[in-house]
Amino acid sequence: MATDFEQRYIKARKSVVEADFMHLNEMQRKAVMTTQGPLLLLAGAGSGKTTVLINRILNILRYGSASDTTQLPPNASEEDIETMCGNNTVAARLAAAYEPCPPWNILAITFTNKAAAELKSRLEANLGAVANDIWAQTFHSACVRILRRNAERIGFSTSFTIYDSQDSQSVIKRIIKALNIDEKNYPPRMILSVISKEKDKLHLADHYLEIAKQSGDMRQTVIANCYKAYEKQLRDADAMDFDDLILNAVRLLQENDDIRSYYQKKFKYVLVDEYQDTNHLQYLLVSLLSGGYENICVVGDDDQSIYKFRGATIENILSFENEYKNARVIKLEQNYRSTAHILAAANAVIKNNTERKGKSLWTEDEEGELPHLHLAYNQDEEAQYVAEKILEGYAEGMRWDDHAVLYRLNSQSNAMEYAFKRRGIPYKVYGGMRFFDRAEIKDMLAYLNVISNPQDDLRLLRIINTPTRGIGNTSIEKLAQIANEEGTSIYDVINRCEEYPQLKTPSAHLRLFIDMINNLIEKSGTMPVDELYDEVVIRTGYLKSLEAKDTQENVTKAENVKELKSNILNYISESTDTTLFGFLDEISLYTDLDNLDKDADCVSMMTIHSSKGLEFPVVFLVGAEEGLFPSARSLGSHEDMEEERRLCYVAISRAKERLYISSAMQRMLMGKTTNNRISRFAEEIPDEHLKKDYIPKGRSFSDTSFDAEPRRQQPQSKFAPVITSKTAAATLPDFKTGDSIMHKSFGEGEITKMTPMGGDFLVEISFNCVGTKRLMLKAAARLMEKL
DNA sequence: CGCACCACAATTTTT
DNA sequence: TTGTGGTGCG
Repeated sequence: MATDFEQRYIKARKSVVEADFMHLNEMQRKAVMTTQGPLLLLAGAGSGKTTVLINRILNILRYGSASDTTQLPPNASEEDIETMCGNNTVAARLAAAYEPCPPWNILAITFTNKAAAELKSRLEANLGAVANDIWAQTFHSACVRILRRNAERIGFSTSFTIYDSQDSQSVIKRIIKALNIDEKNYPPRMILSVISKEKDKLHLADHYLEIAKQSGDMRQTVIANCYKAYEKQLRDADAMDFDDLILNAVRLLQENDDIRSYYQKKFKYVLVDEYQDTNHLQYLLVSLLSGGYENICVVGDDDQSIYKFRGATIENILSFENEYKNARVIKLEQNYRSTAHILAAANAVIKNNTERKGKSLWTEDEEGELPHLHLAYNQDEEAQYVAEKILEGYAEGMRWDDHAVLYRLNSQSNAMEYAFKRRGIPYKVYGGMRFFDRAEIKDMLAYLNVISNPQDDLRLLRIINTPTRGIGNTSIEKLAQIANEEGTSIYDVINRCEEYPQLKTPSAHLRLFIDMINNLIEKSGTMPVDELYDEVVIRTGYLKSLEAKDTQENVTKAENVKELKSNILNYISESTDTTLFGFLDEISLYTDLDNLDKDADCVSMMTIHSSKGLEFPVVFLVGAEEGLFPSARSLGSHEDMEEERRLCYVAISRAKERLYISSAMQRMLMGKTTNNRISRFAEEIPDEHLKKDYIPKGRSFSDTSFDAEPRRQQPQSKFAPVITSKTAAATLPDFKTGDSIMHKSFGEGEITKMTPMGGDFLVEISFNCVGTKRLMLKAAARLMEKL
């Protein structure tokens, strides 16, 4: 039973902390001040989740457990209470702090580099250099950091190599060939996915092989043998794939009491972002790392769990309260992103799911515009509709990058791109080939990897004959065979190639190659990474071979090779660890999704999946059709359907001001034309929150099955017909450079420049009041007249 | 060894 | 419809 003094002390202390977080709403503040023990934070879309995470960390750093404990300092006095209630805020804060936490005892885990970088930079903005001591990292980079110290305990060197998914795939393909397995029945992708699932269950290859044998299932046994070979090859190469990073970190912690207790003592506070995306292994990792103090805060939104297919289990979030009996739960439901109508639409859709914690977003924001539903005849008309709306928005003064087009399948971008190109709308498609996936970049990184770890057969094989240096397939097969028989690496065999009579023919070429590699290895000991890279580019003859043929493709490749240099320089300037190891670590966990945002003013096009976490003033959700979204594969399964619905919820909740949903009655997919009904998700939005934009004559929304019409017959649309280059020229409004004009929104101005662009003109108008604006002529003309 | 041609498959994706 | 990967020829 707390004494009166204790109660007053605790209350006074709490209000000191509280005063620091008055800029937050009540629930956010509650989350920030709940620092002790397990906490499940259900944070809806746009509810200020990252802000809460940051402020929670600030609270922990400044005040320790002050806002959430009944413990008093041993020397607590009446004077302290006076100080805390007094006007001297500095003194009050000092008195309130109770075991403030050093930054290096805090671990904040995210999924993506981007999220980690955002966390870091916002913490740095608040704290300065101190922020660098907080472990704000991705799951994978945190594991690498732990493994780099301790990998020897589980049979790897501390300088192990990291394989990306492409590397894993190459390894599996080689194994399929070596084991003489039929690739048709056992696609590499499938095998890798089984291996990944087994790793998620903490099953190593031997364990799985046993399970497979006992089940008597031939297929499983075949896959298990692949797993076994895969595991061996990676171990021989001193390599870990992405799953291994987590798996091995978990095993390391489970099997070594000293290491586990070191980290459990170290991490007094653990925070996990996007908890709904975690898999079983990640759950284990988090519970191991936080196992000391159990001050674990997980943040997530069960309604935004959309990665089941890659192992995420919503179970982690749903059963958090069972795992931690004393867990507290706080919901953040106030939304600061979208207008009321858009939120209502999102809520209306998601409430049809049964497997959820139950949350309902609300806003103090105004109603805003009604979301629109447009029914198009086919994907081209749909694209045209989207383009029109974007041009309207642009003419109103919005930027291109205020707009985003979201779709279920990457292949849907084609029709959009075509329409955008034709109208000169600048756009960027996300999710295509990435910089670090390009062959030339992979080649250069393979060289660096071999220099850093010559035992890495996979990377060595990648570059042994790239550029061609007279080491053909036959020689490579022989090398691999010898290495396999002797249980050594290919690098070792080449080093002693003169000893083998069967390598007599290529031995001169092999010697030249291995001397070059050895020379580079030697240099890597003393040379800074950037200079070493220059050496690699020259000495390997890679750049020379690109310059030998003057094609556009090769010019681009050469540019990319040079671009990688600027990445290295950038790394050196930002990092303390400027060794080759350090750089390779960073790069192997890096995707260039991170620098998307700072790109030029462009409309964004991406899948709904990749839009998670982003927001745009105007969102187009295209392809809202049964069979496409929800996808045909989800139709049979309740569980999958709910995941699709969550996906829809994610899409809708990206929109801040305007939401356009569209549906094509006829769509070409994979070369076949299909007729689809409007997506059930669109139907789930009640009429008071959805403006049905366009209903073709004689057809209702509920009956959209209709006889396919030839697409040349244009529907009686209120929108412009498909614009071919000819009609475009004919219908161009009559404006020219030098014209004085009056614009509805921007007032008077003069046209200073006109640039033809995809059947339209980009006009530059110098307005008297609002400065110079660049508009697309056709869209702007409606709001303009000549003076 | 490099290129051309044909067969074939084809959610969603971070690290 | 599109992209990729494997095969066969010059």
